[in-house]
Amino acid sequence: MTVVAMALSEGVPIFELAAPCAIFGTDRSGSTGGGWYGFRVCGPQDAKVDKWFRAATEYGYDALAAADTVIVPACHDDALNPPADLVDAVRTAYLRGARIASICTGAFVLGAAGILDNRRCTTHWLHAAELARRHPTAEVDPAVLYVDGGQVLTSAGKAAGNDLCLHIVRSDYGAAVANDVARRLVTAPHRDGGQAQYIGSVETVAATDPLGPVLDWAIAHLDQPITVDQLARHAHLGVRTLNRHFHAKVGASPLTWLHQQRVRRAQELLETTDDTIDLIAEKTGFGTSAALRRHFARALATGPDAYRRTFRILPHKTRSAKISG
DNA sequence: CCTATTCCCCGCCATA
DNA sequence: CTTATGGCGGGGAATA
Repeated sequence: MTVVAMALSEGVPIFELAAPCAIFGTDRSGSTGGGWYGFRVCGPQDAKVDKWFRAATEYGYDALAAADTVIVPACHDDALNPPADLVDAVRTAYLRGARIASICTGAFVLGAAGILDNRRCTTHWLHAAELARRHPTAEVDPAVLYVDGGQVLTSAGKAAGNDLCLHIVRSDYGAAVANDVARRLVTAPHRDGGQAQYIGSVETVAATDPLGPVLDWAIAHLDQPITVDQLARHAHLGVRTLNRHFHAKVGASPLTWLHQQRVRRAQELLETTDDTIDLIAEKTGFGTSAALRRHFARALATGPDAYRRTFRILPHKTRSAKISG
């Protein structure tokens, strides 16, 4: 079992603690067919969390140093100088070969541990300049959600930690499991559009996605019938290889993914227009209302009509009508 | 709901 | 040798 350890420190902001706890700390071995992380919160006894709580941690920084993966959330805001014992523990873990991931200003801990030198990385945009000033050889990119540098991963402010944690799950257990986790958390599996808004390690960048443009193309032509052969041609790949890329990156087969996109668009149209079901079937590329109803019901366990009744966003003029319930 | 036909998918294996 | 590719075929899903 691989151990994921999250660092607490005095005054750590509470927001960033949530994603690692929810993602690594909830057992998903049911989805993976066996394995999951052992999650440990490591820090000083009775550390203050934000301004309102105190944490009784079970593990100290020695456990952090011994972990396979170390998550370092932000340190207390004014003190961009993290505690020395935390820095030491992170450095020890790094030298042992552990994977190190920071959220927000947690990057300053990695910096102090000397592991951002000559490395592409990111942090909260407000503090990017300061990080770059302290570590002149670090290449700080304030414009991305996260940077995957292999052994060392850094993410931007707050919510980007969520993306980073899901990214880690994706690399460890595959896209399907990561999607499943995201779905249970009711977050988007990856941020809008399916294109990667992160910087991968050098090897990853070179080898990554022949797929991105194809996804964009498909979404732009959703209203037309799309075959798997067409997708393959647009990707300059064989059908068999396209299948594999879909499973690796999206976690589903091409047709399944297409259906998901079409259902999603149908939801939008049901919410925001008064189009008939037949028209929506056309606009979403299902072609017939029968096909739309079938896939809609399978995905959402409701029919389009019922969905519209509860989620239609009424234009202002008819807002005064009775509210059904 | 049932049937016929087409399309998709994934393990297997040869190939680069 | 390792890794990515893609053709093939049977069984399953989608569509008409």
